Amino acid sequence: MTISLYNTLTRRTEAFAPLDPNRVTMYVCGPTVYNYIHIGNARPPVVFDVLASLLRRHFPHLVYARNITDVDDKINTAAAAAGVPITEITGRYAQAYRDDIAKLGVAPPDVEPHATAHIAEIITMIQRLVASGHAYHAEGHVLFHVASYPAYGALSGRDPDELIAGARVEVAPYKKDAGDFVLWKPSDETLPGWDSPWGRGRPGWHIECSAMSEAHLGDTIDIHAGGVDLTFPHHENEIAQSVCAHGGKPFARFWLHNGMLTFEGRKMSKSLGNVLQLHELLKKHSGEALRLMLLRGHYRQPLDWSDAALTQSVRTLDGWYGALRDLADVPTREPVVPAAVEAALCDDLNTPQALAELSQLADAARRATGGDRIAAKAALIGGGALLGLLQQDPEAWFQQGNPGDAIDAAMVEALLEERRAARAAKDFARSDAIRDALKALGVAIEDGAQGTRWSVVKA
RNA sequence: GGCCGGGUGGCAGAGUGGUCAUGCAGCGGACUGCAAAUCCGCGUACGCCGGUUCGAUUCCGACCUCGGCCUCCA
Repeated sequence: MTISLYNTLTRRTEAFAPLDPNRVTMYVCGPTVYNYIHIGNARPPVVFDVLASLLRRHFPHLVYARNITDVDDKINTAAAAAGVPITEITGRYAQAYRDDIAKLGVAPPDVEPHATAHIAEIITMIQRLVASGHAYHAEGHVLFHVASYPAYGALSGRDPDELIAGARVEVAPYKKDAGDFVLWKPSDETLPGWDSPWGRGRPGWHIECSAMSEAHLGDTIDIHAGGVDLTFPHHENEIAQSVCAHGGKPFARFWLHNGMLTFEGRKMSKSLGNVLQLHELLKKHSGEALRLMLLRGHYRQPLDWSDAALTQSVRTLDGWYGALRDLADVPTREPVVPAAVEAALCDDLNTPQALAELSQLADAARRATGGDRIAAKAALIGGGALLGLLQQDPEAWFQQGNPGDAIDAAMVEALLEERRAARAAKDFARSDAIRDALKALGVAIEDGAQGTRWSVVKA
């Protein structure tokens, strides 16, 4: 099955064929670790986690790199405000990032390069750019000369002349053209810095991705991905740096961009202050429901976050896990990935279609009888696996509630035993009173042929 | 202003030149002591105006409207 992907570079959906089928390379722009990420920042790791699993099924070897940006002026500001060393800030929030997205079912990338661990590579790349006339040194800064790269603007569809003229760009006196961007900037004693041919300083934002991509994946990579808001200037600048540093070799063959998360119709953004931190959401909601919420829309479309939609995600999982719970007596065979689910994902990562297929599989699983139940269960779990869903024990799903819910299972069982006795004695008033009491505690019950089962109702 | 991407049933959200998305919610029925869960059934959605076509939500054009980027941004 061919994987088709929409390539921002060509503005069309193309069949994906790697340069080297035995070593597929993918780079995703990771977080700047100066605070907890917001839920919008979690969209790329989740979406491209699905892509990574899909690619791993199709190719024997994927090298997936997702960086950590641990040198940045926002980090410096946060460290100064907290009165702690920079590394304390970056260490803390990098770990929080790993922990939090792991709860979303995101598998670690093959490589997680840190900018500060690649200063030598960054300096070397800048030296190459200076030597080849694509960058220049001025007042302690090294700047990329945009006019030296005629294809600048190709990714984002911008006219280089307008950017160079830069009517809306702040013009620093040391810039040759307003559109030139910084590769290296000087640091005073209060700021983190490294010795370089241009004095003690620190890298600009864009160069790290070019340097780390080169170091771990090579000069030309198959896929480069990130949020659509990075298309310009970040990715445009990465292309300029890498292509010019590599004698004109292409940088990334496929550029994938996820759409923005909105909150009440507006982009969720740290600068707008309308952010929902993933770390906070995870205190109230299961990571799996959050993951499903992020996959409910197509990755290139904007996705509006709302409590109502999140509740729908929980209900959907209730339905799927309900089907699996009814199959608890069936042996769990080696999961298989149903062709329909895979086909949906191969079509430019159409996760909504894949989720629709999952619903069909859940229906089929409920209706299956006899030996078909084994295959139906394997298909549902296998389809879920490709999306990073449905991998836990259904009983755990139903009984754990949301994080922070404290349900005493022993007490629930005791009440149910009492209700069982009341029902046996046809004391339905007592029986219903107990059911109401449990409901008030957030516990729903179902009387079935094999007795009564219960679940914690998730908000 | 330039460059992108949208507007689909109560809500969310795919997709397609001509019988079906799907989910959640709702309604009717079955089952149940009553519920719940489950099963069966139901609702004739594609921003507006033109054009092409035997036929357009789907293609083309205009318009209205919403959002993103334009050097902090996933």
